[in-house]
Amino acid sequence: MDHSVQNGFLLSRQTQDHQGGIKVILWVKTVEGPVKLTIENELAVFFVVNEQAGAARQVLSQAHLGPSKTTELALKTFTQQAVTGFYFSSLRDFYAARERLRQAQIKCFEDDFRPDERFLMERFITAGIDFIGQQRKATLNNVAVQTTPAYRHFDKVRCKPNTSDVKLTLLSIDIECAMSGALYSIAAYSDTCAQVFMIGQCPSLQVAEQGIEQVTDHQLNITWLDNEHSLLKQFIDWLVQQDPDIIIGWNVINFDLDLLQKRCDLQGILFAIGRDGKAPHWRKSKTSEQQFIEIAGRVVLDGIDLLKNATYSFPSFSLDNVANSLLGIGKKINNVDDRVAEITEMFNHNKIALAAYNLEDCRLVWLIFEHTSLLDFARLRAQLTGLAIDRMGGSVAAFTNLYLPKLHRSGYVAPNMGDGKSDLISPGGYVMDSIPGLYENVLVLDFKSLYPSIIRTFKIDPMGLIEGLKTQENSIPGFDGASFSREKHFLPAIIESLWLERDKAKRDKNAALSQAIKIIMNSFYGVLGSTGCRFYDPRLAGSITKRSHVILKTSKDWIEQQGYRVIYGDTDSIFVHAGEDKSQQQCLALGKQLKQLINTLWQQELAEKYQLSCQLEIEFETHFTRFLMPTIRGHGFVKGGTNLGTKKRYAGLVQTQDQQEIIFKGMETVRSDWTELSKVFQQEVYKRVFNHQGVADYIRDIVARTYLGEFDHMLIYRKRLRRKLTLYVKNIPPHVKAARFADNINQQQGKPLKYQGKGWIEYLITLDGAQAKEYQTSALDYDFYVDRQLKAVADDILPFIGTSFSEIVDKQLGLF
DNA sequence: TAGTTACGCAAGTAACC
DNA sequence: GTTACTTGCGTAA
Repeated sequence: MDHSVQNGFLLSRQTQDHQGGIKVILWVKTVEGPVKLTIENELAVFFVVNEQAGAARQVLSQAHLGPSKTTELALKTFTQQAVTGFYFSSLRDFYAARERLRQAQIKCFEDDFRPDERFLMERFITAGIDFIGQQRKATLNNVAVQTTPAYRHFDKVRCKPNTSDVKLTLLSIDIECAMSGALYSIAAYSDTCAQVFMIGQCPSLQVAEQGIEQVTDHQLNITWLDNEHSLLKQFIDWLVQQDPDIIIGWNVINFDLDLLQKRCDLQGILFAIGRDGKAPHWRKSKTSEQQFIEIAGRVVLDGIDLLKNATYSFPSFSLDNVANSLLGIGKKINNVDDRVAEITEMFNHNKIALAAYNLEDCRLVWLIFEHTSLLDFARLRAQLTGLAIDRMGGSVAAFTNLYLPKLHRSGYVAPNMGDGKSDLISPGGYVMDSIPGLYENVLVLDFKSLYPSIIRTFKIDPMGLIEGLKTQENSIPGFDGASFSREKHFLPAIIESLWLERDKAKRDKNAALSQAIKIIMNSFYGVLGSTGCRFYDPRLAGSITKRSHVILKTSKDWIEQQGYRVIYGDTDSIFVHAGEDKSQQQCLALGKQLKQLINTLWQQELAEKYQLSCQLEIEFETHFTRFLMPTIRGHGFVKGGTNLGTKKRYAGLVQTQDQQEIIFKGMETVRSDWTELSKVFQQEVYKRVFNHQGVADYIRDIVARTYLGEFDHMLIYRKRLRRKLTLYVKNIPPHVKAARFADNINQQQGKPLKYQGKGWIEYLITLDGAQAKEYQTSALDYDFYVDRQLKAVADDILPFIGTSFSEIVDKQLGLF
């Protein structure tokens, strides 16, 4: 028996039915290597209100699904009904019983937690874990390889939460294959290896060395195999030897691993990459093509999913584009369109080049992970929320993990989905009508994490709402009849601890941690307003957003009472016009002064009105030395008229020492569906206007050169096809026309169809309408581009300096 | 293997002249 | 040819 406490990081969790009962299996990485932990004789449980418990027992006994025990508990529902726990010693019975009771219209509470989830959650175990247990005799993989790395296996395990900074080992993989799916090569890259498995013969030494030279910073090893069968076997053996904790890649689950599994099936090979020597377990999403993979003792992290999860956004998530944006490195292949053809060409004629290309993709993924601290982000997110490290999304699950065990300790079981039903709809953020204009000195003040700060200040909380309505005398008023307990709540404290950790992370310059915390804090409001959450109640979401409306409007009034004009505000921000003839110093001083004023007034207001300690905090964020609030397009600026300003679209100039930067929000420059020409043009025109320079010559020059065809490469539209091509029926927008046109040609030419599923299309506007970039036959419609891409952009700002696009360009035409 | 609402704009479509 | 309304997309927060 080994009774010393060991520490590790949770890689995966699982529940299995077994003869003796339910087993919870945890794979953990420790400093001494991978460990499998088995917890035996767990029970699956749900709850039924006592009034229905007898009926439930009867229904189940008739169906021979008798629970192994039922116990009346000191827990009650949100409707104050006491409940009985129904415990089952097999998952099968648990699910069957749940279904049977559903048919009998007996309501079960918390019947959607697996024992592994409940086991961890109730112990507050998220990712770092301390455990003791009884070690089984040394176990080897079932795979018939002598040197296969061992893992330790513990029974009779007990565990508790702790943090863990044990190192997790990564391996980046990528495959190359023919159109048919037949494999050409598999590459893998890490901090210690650069390996390619290639089907074929090793070319002459000189050629090989030449190729390798340009490949990588570490020693590339190419292993040559005769055929796909030996390629797969070699790769599997090698991977098991490497024994990585985490496999990373680009679309690696739904492409690389999926194809490897299929090729293994085809070749009659067991895809034995698990630490237990077994093949992965695959699950399919009910709603999409998405697949999920479970590999015993290992985790797969996809770079695309993880970046999206960390709120990175790119116009395209192709590896090429992301590597370029983040690292400034492109891929080695030239023609992205004929990727498959070029890969096949390399496979047939230059395998060294293919190996280099294959490995480079692995390396780019590796570098992206490094550059963005993606692994740190994933680890921290797991540690903070209890979500599995490879689980993407899951805001509702994260909230539930944090909230439910606390709720139980206060004597409540959680409501079911749909219980918070109400006809109320809760609004979102408040967006002010803007006052259009070309300004000097606009100050932006914004509330730091407004929604979380409202939750903290006004004690917005699911249980707090129940308790607050029970005894309303001293509770805090919300909206729509909501009332919140002053003492009984969890969410404010959960947010406070995250908030403090975030402040610390910022001080430590730990961007990954700070980002992980911010995402979690901000998701709480969304979760409470989502019908997909068991704690959903529109009074909760509404008490946050409607409070935010009051806060924003009141703050605006206070600023205006100081004699300053508020020209705009959105959700948590206020744009103040400081005045045209102000120095930088005067503006900074005013920003600071207003910030202090607002913060003080809110502290006073909340103390007096509600006896609450104010957690709201406004910050002075930006001083725009020049600022444009445009009018709504088509409602052009008229001097002296009642002009409607836009919302969510503006631009401003920030001057820092001797540098200046123009910030665009919502405008063409930051929209992926506008042409490159319109963006370059917008930025230059705005720069000139903001710097009081002339624009007429520049505009005429650009227009003239557009007609001359100098900018043809900058006239490409890029847009997402958000649905399947056949599902556009109500109207046919240009990008759909271009896609259909292109696929018609593909069909005629016997080429594979490119646009039937969801995806991206690049197209141009020609004299014959929209045409896909690769099948553009007609001449470009320059009139269209000048009118829709240049004129539209210019006329957002030119009226404010007393001119217009037509006025400038028509003069030029007049010359001819 | 379920975070939210608010908003602007281009272009299509239908109904009108 | 014009207008009113809808659809689709991408964005702000």
